[in-house]
Amino acid sequence: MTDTQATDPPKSRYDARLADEIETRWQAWWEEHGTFRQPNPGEPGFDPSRPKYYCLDMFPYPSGSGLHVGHPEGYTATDIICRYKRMNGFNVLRPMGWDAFGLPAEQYAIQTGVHPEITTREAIDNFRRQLKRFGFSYDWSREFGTIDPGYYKWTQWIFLKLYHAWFDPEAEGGAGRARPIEELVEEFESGERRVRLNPNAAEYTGAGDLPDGTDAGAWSSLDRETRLAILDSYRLAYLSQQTVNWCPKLGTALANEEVIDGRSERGGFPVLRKPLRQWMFRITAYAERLLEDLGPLDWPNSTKTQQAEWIGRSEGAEIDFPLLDADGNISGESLRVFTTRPDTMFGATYMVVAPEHPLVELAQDIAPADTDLSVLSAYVGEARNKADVERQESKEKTGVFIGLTVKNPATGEPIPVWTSDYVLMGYGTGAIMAVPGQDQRDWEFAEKFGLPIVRTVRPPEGFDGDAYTGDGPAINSGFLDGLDVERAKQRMFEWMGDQQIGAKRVNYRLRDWLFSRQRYWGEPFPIVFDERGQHHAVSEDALPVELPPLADYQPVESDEPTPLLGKATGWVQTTAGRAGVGGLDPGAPVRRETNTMPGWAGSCWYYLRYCDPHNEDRFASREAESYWMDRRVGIPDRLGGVDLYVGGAEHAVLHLLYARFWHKVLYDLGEVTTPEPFQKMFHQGLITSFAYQRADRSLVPIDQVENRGSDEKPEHHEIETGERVHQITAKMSKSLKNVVNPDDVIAEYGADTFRLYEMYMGPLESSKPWNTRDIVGLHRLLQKIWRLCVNEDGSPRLAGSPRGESEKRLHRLIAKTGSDIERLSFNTAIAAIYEFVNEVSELTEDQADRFVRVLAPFAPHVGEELWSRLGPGGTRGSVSHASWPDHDPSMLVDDEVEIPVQVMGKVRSRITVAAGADATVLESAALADQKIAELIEGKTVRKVVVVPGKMVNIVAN
RNA sequence: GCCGGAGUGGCGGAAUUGGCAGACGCGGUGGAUUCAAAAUCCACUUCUGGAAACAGAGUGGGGGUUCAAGUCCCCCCUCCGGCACCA
Repeated sequence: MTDTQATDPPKSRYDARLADEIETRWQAWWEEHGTFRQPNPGEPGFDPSRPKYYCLDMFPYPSGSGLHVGHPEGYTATDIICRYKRMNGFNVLRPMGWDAFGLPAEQYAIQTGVHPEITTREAIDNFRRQLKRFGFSYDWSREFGTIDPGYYKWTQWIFLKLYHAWFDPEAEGGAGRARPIEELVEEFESGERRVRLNPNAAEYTGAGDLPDGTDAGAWSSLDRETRLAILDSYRLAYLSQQTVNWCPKLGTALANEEVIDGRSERGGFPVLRKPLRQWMFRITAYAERLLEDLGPLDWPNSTKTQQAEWIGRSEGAEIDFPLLDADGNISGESLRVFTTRPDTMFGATYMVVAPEHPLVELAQDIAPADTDLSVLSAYVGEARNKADVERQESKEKTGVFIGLTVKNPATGEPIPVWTSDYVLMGYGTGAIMAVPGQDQRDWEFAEKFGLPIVRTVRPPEGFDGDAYTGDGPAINSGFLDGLDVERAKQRMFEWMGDQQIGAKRVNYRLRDWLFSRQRYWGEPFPIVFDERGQHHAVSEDALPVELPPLADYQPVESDEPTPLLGKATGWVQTTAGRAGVGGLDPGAPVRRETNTMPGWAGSCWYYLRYCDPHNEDRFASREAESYWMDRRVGIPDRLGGVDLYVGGAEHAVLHLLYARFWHKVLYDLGEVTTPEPFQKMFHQGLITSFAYQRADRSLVPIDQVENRGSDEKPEHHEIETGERVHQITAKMSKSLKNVVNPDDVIAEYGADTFRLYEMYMGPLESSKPWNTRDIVGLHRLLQKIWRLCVNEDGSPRLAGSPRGESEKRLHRLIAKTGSDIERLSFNTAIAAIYEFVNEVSELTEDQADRFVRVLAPFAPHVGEELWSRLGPGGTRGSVSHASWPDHDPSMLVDDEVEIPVQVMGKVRSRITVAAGADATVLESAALADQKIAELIEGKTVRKVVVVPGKMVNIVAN
């Protein structure tokens, strides 16, 4: 250190050290003063006169590696909005919590031998520390984790709500609604409802015929087992033996939504299909409503489309094809198919059933004696054991004739029944009528196996493809000939009705949701089994069923599911009394359900718990829930409660669909006040990073690349080989060594700089590359702001009277940032702050006061510090509770404006006119302009287009 | 294959309703300040030609509508995301 530096007083400069000092000091102040604590209705300090704003972040999964730069992107955006809304007089609910059950913690525990509870709690502490260091204005008093027994008690409670409910499709004028299962029992008892298995339940595969009657005594005459079996077919949460996605590597079954291209979403391990007895949710009952209610939601279209496609509604017909016996006579049995093209029935030249279809089993018994069954059983066995990956690998059609024949009701001709894995058991009836003339898949199959092809729609002139799927007149179709596709369908529906062979039917691609996992780190089911294997619900007052500690959670990698909780024998084996199960003798031995709930369970309803997180009597008090989730009756088409939900697009179908489903059930049962959870959804874009690619597209870690060109014309080379590599943007990943740790950035620049940088990178919704070099620009902005408001000796730097245009510029800044925040356009709002700071030399106390209020949502720590330094003597609390400054619209318009004048669409000159100048004034001013006059001299002015306030265009030649 | 979204300077991006393309930032060049450097400040910075004034070109490519197109229409290319034998 030199002498001069030692004697000079320290200059007040905004740098990393000052940033750190300011930030940690204000964070402590906020915590101490409960600045962001938002009271609930009825609590002291609650102001009922203010409107509410519920802004939700997708809560993070607390991983051991800490916060990723992608997390604070969405959180900063919502923080700006929440701070802005508070300043605009809203009661703002801004909570944070932890999505803490799930596979990664358990996998990590297996590797390290440390209990997942310990590692998860540590990860949570680290996440909390990191999030607080960003200065996010969360109401931390509402924090919880999904692993807290006080939370998952209610997750289990909601499960029981679904277990004790059924879906009445006739309710609400046909829209359908969940109702308590006791009401179904009452209707069975009174004879009001026909006693039979749920006709919409596909899962029942039990043996023997169950009753189907309407007699008043039908229900009471049944034995207990039968009654329970019937009820189970109606429950929204039910146990079912069916073919599920089994992932041997993860040691658990997975939901359809968790399987991508035949591999597990997590880990990318192969998934097999396996018949297992699992807990399912009857989400299919809600298919129509889940689809219908997407409409009014303010969600990205891509997300709505993805959900709609996942639900996959299609309209068509179910048709029965009579099965023929060995002599070619109608046997009495029939094969039911689903088709969207009943108009093509005359072209159905064969049938195909899925390998799992019951008819395949039947065929082995009743097929004509000369049928070679060994080929059939070999094919079926192979298809069943194939992993989905293998099934999808080859699109080459395979199949076997199953030895049976049906009658095509349209042509009256016998046609063969085949089985092939291109027909899926899980969709429609698992059987199709094959119309090769109008369906490319059927065409390929027919070609391969030499089956007849009959076109029933005339293809257009010059058509040289295989199957023709477009519109056109019917041919070879008897009474349909000449009709276009739509009319032919209508005519066919009428005919099928007359013949009583089929009817209209809507089908969905959506399947019921497989909800049980064979892992340890999840919520236990509140279910026990008695000695006969019958399941019983744990009563509500015995909740939560706590996850037992386990010393050994090493999974058994096997082809058979072996739930880990099975190892907790002392917990599993209990009595009805100890488990809290009614309806059984308290001493009766029972066995607890050893499956656990999937990671999605906790995130299905966490937004509701935030409304009232410490409530021990209900998942949230009705008052708190209806206040925060209030749909604001009177606003048309508003269905959801959360005003803004921000999170990644990767949850478009999984979490967002599951949460909507639970919410709708709770709504039907009268537990919540809105039919949808999230009114407005927004996906922040992925933050990528630069990465380097060799000519063969392989990637090179970022630290093995050097720039041998200039900064302006960079030339990246791989250090080791000298090979020229190409800069691309890629996901941050450890292997590319291009991961950025937020802690490092905060240490170097401070949290305010970090926040501004991420918001300035580009539009919130776009994916953007992280570029460390750019961060300094935002740090400089804060330095400029500091210098604008603070002298080098640290005293406030204030002008006595407004300088130049500063007042006008301030009004514009207020208007621009306000509207930009409303439309989530933070990059342009920050650009406006830059412009203001670049243009303004000095502010008065009053102007600085308003400017700091505009700055505070973006850079809250600098905001607070300047607010306290520039304000009248003594502390005046937090800028977070100051009001957003007003602006005067008249200050936004200039007295004079510069208007471009074009000749033939090219700007040739500019004229300065009064702001309100009308078309005549503009036209004459433009024509009088010297440059313009020169350019049009000797030409004929054909037309002058004048847009007042914008431009003048002269058409002359 | 089908359904979304995108393509703008060396880089990130702006242009909100068809009306001045490139705001703002990064990087770069030159200058001021300094013993020197950092920091800061000022000027320039789409490309081509030109000392300059200025001229021409220009929003992935091709065509069109219009007085006027990054924006609207048609065709094509590339990239990203989703779905994928769903009858």
